[in-house]
Amino acid sequence: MAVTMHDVARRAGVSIKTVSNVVNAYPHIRPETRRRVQEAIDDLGYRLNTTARNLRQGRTGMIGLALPELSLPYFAELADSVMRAAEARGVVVLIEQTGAQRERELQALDSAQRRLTDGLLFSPLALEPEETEKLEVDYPMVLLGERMFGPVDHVTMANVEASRAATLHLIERGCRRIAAIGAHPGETMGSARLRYDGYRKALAEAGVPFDPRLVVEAGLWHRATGAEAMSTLLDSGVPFDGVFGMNDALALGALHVLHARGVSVPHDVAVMGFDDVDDARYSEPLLSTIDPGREQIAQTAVDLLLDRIGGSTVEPRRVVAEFQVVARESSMLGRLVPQGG
Amino acid sequence: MAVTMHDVARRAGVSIKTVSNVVNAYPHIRPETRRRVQEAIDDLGYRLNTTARNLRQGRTGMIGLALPELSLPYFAELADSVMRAAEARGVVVLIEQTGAQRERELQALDSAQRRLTDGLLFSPLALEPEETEKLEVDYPMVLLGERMFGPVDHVTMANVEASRAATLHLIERGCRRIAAIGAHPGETMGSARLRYDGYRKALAEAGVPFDPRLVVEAGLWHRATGAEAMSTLLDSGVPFDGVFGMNDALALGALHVLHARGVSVPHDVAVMGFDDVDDARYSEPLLSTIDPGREQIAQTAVDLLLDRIGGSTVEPRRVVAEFQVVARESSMLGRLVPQGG
DNA sequence: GGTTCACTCTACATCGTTGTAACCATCGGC
DNA sequence: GCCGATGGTTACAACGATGTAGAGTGAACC
Repeated sequence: MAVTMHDVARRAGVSIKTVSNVVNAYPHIRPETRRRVQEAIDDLGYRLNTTARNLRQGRTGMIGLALPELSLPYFAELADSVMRAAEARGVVVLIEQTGAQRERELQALDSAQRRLTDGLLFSPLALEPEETEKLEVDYPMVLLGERMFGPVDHVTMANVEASRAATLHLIERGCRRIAAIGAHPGETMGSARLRYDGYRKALAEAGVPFDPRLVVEAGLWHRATGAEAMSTLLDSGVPFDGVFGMNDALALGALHVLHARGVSVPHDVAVMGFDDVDDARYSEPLLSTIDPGREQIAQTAVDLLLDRIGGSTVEPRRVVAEFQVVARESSMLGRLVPQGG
Repeated sequence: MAVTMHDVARRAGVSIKTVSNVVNAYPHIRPETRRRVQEAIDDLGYRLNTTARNLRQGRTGMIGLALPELSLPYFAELADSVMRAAEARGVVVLIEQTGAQRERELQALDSAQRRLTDGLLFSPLALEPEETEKLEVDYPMVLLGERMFGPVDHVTMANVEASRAATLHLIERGCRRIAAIGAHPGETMGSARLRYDGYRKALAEAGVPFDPRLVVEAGLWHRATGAEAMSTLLDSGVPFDGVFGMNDALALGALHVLHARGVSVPHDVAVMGFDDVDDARYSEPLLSTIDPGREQIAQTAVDLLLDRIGGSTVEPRRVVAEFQVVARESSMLGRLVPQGG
């Protein structure tokens, strides 16, 4: 059926190991031999059988990437970055979706695919902090995008600092009543909590009073829920002059409703997002946001994981990516306007 | 290191093959034996080594999915659908990005990863029709989303019919000067050509005169190029009252510019997209579009591929998914308005 | 001229599974 | 009481590569 090293070896009149040596660029081979082997390889159209090599070497050359959903732009772009980083380092990425469901996140930690990969990049959304001991797995793993405890490598964005910066940016633009969209009440460790903390921190530092009525819940961080949250807020009649969407999708959804309801952005209300997804460059108006350092996160995570796969047993590392405030149109003004009753 | 069948066999006091039989649910095993083996498996925490099985069986249980870019929403959503379909059928998907570059599309056909998968779902964008013979590969393959020739299974959307329907929809809404955004002049087989053909067909059928000045080129089908194309069109001063974006990203980019330039949609200009990506549900106004049957495409493609992997050698099949016109806000009116000079 | 050494290559075992053939029991049928 | 069938299990050889040890060669060295 398929051409094996045996076939190549016979054709070139050498041993199978010599073929292996040629394929693996072993240096001590006579040029003449190398040429003959190479010729046989080309003639027969030989391709190395990766599965056999993997079995022999005890590695697969693949790493897993478990994330909530590819149809969420942030994760699609993260996957893109991770795949590029992995490719540059000679490994392949196997993507798994967890749907942001606790059950499926746990499954991902223990699925059959773990035996197919050398390690896992894991971006949990639904796991609770008290479950961190479940993260103590016996294979190389690096956590992405969250701050959770447990003796595991983490690469995370500066959630608190960055959302603090986002909020301060709105305050500098003159906002005094800033709504926060996307809260998860009761959460103690996830992005929602951390970004909320950053928001509170900024208000406190700037001496801007906190009004709990300006904090709007949104379970899933989609455009639809952002739109819904903004409708709720407008309907409540609570006045506001700034909006901090805990991610871009929420902010874009909110932008949509503000526009539909005739509220001018940024004239009446300034809006900030978080993530800097591609879409933020094409909204009306262009969305100001936080660039959390996605590329850096992807590259660092792959590096840390490969380091573990290579056998490193140093203490768990925590890397926080550098972020940037990206000021676009949606935050370039901002003035208090009472809304409704 | 890792627990193998040997360890389990020793512990249970049986042969290694019996362990294999238990693991593979071979029916003829004494209940008592099965119990002992199962116990040993549980005690030792044994997990089957997929690589070894793959080598032995000559299959990998993985299929490749080569697509342009995950950060293009249509493809992220397609990948999502394909992964779900694959999971339901017990196989794993290995995603590869080609960046829509001819060179990398050719590479994908012949990369090392081909040896890691049992077959390939291939969504080419850049390949030229005269290169179809390159698609005659010696492994199972199913083409996605395009109409290209060659003796290969295809699952495609009804590009011509659907864009004809999209254009007719605009005509029914009263549009008589419909711009088409996203053309690729000179292309003979790709989506751009087919959707353009559908557009022309609809005009001809409805007796609406064709004006070449209304056809705007756009190489990449991103929001940015859609926005650019719309700017060009507006600057040209050629009047129009409808826009057919050859995909949603182009249409959304166009929508953005129309809004920024003060053209009311759908009052002055009606807009249609193509793809029905998630974003079309959150634009301002909501984007009318074509649902090309993504789920059906994904499921059918996986089925056809698994059929080939299973050894089927029937004639190449062509499956065309069913599409639907999704009429939302952006096309609910439409009236001729001269633009500029 | 013998020893050493570097270079080039080969034979063989091995990675962890599964397919094949064959073995020993047991069983029913005649 | 012998026969064939079936059930339950095992030994062994694959799958296609790579690591190890070691066998030849020839040149360099004393």
